[in-house]
Amino acid sequence: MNQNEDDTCQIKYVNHELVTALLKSQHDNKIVSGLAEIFGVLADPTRLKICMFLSESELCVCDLAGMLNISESAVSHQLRLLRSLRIVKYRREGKMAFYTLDDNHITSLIKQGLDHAKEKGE
Amino acid sequence: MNQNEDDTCQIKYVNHELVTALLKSQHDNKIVSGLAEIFGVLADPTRLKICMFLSESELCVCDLAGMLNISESAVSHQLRLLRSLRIVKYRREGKMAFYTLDDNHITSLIKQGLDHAKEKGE
DNA sequence: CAAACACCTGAGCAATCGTTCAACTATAAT
DNA sequence: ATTATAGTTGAACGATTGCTCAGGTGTTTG
Repeated sequence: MNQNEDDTCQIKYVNHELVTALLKSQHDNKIVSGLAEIFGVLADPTRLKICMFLSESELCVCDLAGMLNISESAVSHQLRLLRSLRIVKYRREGKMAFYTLDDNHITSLIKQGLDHAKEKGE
Repeated sequence: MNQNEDDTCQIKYVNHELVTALLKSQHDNKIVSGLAEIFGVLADPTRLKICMFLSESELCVCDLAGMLNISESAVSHQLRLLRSLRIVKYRREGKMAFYTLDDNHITSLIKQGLDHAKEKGE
């Protein structure tokens, strides 16, 4: 017979005390979502490279497009996303827009991630 | 007249020296891809929560499914992915499989990310 | 053995993502 | 004013993602 909603696992929790403790000490869902969003920004190679380049120097859309070998449109789309998340900011100079990182956290996250990526062959 | 392949930006690079220097000091593409992959793992709330829970304690599939309120199948699929990237490992005990983190790097990445996510209202 | 159980897996589907294309804005130069 | 240029934007597309569903392992219990 089935006491639970599912027909898969019969036991409510294998270690009830542990599980409830973990659930209680769990972070707020908004924080977890925000964290996932930050990681999501860095999960795309194009955006990651943009952030890595911008962490080194201020750059215009044109140069980023050339460096990444994709269209300016694609770069602009990604920059808009990064802008909306306050990860980059920009400065207008005539026709051109020069972008920089607006969030130093990103740089340190990338640095820490790099250490791990390097030591893993994968 | 156009010297480049594209018809978008006419100048090859606004700051040629800077750009070539950045391109030269750029990390190997494999490393960047690997890094993006790591961030991608943590970009999904379900996987992120799994990693956060497993960084606290060893847990079986059944409990994870209950804690996350999704099917065991969904958990199993995600665990397979995490297994293939050597982020989690598991221990069989009878019918049950107990999972733990296989990569401490993940824990420190999450910790660092959390500090940033918390201080940002977003 | 057969039934129950914890977990795994492949197929399929809706939703999301990253890019290109074409059209648009805004600034600069002739 | 006309033209060119740097950048932005919306639509559309192909690809990927995360889930459910149904069926399949392998282990344990009766």
